[in-house]
Amino acid sequence: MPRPDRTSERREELLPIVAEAFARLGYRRATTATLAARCGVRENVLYRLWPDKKAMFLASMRYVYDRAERIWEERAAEGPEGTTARRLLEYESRHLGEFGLYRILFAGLSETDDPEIRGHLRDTYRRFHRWIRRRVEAHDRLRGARLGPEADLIAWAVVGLGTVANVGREIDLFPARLRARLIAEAGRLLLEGGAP
Amino acid sequence: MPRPDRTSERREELLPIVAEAFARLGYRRATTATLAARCGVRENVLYRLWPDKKAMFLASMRYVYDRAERIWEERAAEGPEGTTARRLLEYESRHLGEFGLYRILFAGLSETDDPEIRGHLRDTYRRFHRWIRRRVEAHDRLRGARLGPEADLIAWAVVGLGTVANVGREIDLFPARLRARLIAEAGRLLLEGGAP
DNA sequence: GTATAATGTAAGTGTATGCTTACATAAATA
DNA sequence: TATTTATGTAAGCATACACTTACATTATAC
Repeated sequence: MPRPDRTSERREELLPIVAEAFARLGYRRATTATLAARCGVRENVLYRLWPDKKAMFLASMRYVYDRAERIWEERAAEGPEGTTARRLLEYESRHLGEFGLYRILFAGLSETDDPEIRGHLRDTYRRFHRWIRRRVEAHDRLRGARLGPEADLIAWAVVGLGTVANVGREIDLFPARLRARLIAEAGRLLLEGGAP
Repeated sequence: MPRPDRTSERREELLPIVAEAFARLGYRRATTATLAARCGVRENVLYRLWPDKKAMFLASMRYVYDRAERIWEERAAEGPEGTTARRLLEYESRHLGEFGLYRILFAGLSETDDPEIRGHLRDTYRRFHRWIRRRVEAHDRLRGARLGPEADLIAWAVVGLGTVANVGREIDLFPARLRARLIAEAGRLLLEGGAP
């Protein structure tokens, strides 16, 4: 007799908007009032979908990472496996940070005192790292043995490269052109290792 | 007839404590109440030394960076110039983040909507980069021409390396041992470029 | 000693914000 | 149509926090 429960559909509708707000404003500045306003609803509507603001943020983090990974997977599938790492560097050098992943991660990094946020952040970074490492390993397999540090370390260094590139974009550290070269050239150096 | 003005001395006394609080707690969690409590004074005492909380934060950022650079300079002076870059990587791999530099920078990254904080952040990162670039160039001079990307890009990649290493420390991404190897080995790879 | 300004103490103020409550309305089934 | 529950609206609450005000106390120069 009652109306059907559309809670989960509603969550899926609003999550992209909420995530966008967190990415753009950071955790603190994205107040529940602004989140609701951007969604075109009242605050209590959000509170019917998630228990509290933190849950909204954690859901946003997962959503943004999943979306980014999905895009990378699509790009990866567009060519032969061994060249994936190089093609992705190329792609990122042009579309860096479009999906708000780093912005959300940065926002989370200011809330590391909260064990739950901290934990989710750790999980996300680990997934990120694992994904990159797999590409580096595939690259190595094609190229033969690696001379420099193993794929694990290289993958972390690539994460660092992406991070500094995004920090740079965030605070206008360097022009877009240099940012693209940074990812492409330094990334290639890391990938190719000590080989000539 | 009045008492002598000890304002600037007092600032120098309290700034390290304030900076430590910002580094440890981040911008938002470091409330003016806790800042004052840690300094062993009342809030209005701090407000007599700085116009507002933001000024306290910016002063802290400058203080922490200056201190970190001073330490690096000391370490750099301890050996021949050409080996500085390598020795500093070695040093950082062991003492990473001890001075709270990255923590303050992360805290600032969540406040990038404020143009003043943003500007100071940019300045600090640029000083950081310039300092590293000089070491990379000195290293290159000793070693002969560079085969890979130029020193400018390499220096940014090294900043990224330090960043990811500090993120890792912040949220327990990997054990200290791997962190040290990350800095030492990936750093070395970046420094040596495509050379064998 | 006394005038003067710096320093310390204590309490308060206005506002922002996470979250809740009370109530009206809408839609679906029986 | 009647009943039941989801959905929307509006207002409010409690707290935290940046910042201020009022006043007592101290140390210095004369």
